[in-house]
Amino acid sequence: MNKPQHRIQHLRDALEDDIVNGRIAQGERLDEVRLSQRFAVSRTPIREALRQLAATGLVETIPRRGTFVANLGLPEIIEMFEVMAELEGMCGRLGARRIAAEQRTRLLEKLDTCRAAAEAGNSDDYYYENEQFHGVIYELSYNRFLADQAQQLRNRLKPYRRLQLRVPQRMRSSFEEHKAIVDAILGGNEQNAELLLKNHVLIQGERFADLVSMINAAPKHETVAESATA
Amino acid sequence: MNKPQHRIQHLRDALEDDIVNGRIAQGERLDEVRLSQRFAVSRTPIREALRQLAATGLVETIPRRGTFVANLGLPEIIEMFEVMAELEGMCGRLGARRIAAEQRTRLLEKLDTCRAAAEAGNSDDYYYENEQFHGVIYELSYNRFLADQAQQLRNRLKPYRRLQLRVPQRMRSSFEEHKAIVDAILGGNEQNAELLLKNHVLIQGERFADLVSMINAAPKHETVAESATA
DNA sequence: ACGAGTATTCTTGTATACAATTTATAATAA
DNA sequence: TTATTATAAATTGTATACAAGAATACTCGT
Repeated sequence: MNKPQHRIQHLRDALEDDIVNGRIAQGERLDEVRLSQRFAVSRTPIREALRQLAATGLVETIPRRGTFVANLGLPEIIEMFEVMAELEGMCGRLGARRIAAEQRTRLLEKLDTCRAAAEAGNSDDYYYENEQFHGVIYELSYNRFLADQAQQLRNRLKPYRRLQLRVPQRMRSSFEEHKAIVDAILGGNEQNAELLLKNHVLIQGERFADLVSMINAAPKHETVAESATA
Repeated sequence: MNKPQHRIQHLRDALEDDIVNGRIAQGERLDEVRLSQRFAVSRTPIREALRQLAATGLVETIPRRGTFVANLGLPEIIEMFEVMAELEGMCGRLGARRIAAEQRTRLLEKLDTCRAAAEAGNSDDYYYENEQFHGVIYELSYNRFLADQAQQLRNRLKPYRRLQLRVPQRMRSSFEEHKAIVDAILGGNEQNAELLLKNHVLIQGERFADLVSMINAAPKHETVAESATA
């Protein structure tokens, strides 16, 4: 019944989902025995999953004390947006140079689905389509390693990006930016594609800073593990 | 006697060192029981260390078959250098803008030690000082996340960078590039700093051919696990 | 009543035992 | 001899047992 060895992957995904969607609060400790009971497995695979999450930075393991959901401060988040902007900009630049014919139509299709979601005004739908759109951008770089890195970081920033689309105007302006980005890429304008994408992401970082108050309002556990990066 | 909990870290470092320095060939399988005997620990901490290495991409774990030293093909290596160049360029750009007074002297000091090693013609020394130099560059970004990412990727590329410096001329030209980079950063010239660093890292021109020949010359194990990125 | 020091409990880290699957080996048939 | 299948060996994944350290509760003293 159980897939060959996807169990750990499954555990990892489940926990990641819990964290990203806020079901497990920031700073909260992930108890190994409780998790092992919840998933009906022993501690061993739980530990493996936790280590994998720690490797991505989503949780933090303190020796002999446990693993905690990463509790990022505003500076760290800004830093990550800064890097995210660079990576996406790079994808756009490479995409503008390298995009192949069949990908052009795909990009336009994705833009259309974004438009539909934006016009419908459904923030959840737009969020999903937005993810897809950016995923396509990553692929356009034709650099799988870059695409993976970008996707990983994007995932890591999910919780903070999600807050933003709740701001009414953001969805509309986000889509407008998408249009300009697609134009630049299809037009082969590397510099514009890079710049537009950078700003597209950086804006999110800046907006996020404005929304810090919401983070403070969001459920926050006792700040046990305060950002201690190696 | 054993440090609090640095054992896994120690294992990780030891294995990483073995891999990076080629004592364990590419594609070779890392046998858990043999390693546990070698380090006189049980399989459990060995497995943890291997998982951590897998997270960095230095090794690859195939379910139910074992973990193998990552066997990167030329395309993957090129891709990674492309990203490395972007990150380093970003560090340089930010550094040129943000560098503080006390860091200026530190940067110059590092440049001097590089000069010494280059003039002595000692490739191993230069390799070490070169690492230090780039580490300082990363710090100049004043973006810890970026610095960490850059360092991690740099580490990942170590084996291939090491090959490059074996090319006699490379050490000399590398140092010349360092000089220009430092000038740009200290002069606050963001664009130059970025561009120079990018080119410094990027594999292009003759260095591409050099890398190819070096890779072909390197010892390579039975190609069991051929680059399968998730 | 409050604090320091100690004992208890709980949790993580490691070792070992077992199960499941893959790889290697051997034997048989074409 | 070679291919195929069955059997055996070896290796990974998981569970459990045990050890060491940390957190908590408790006792005793002031």
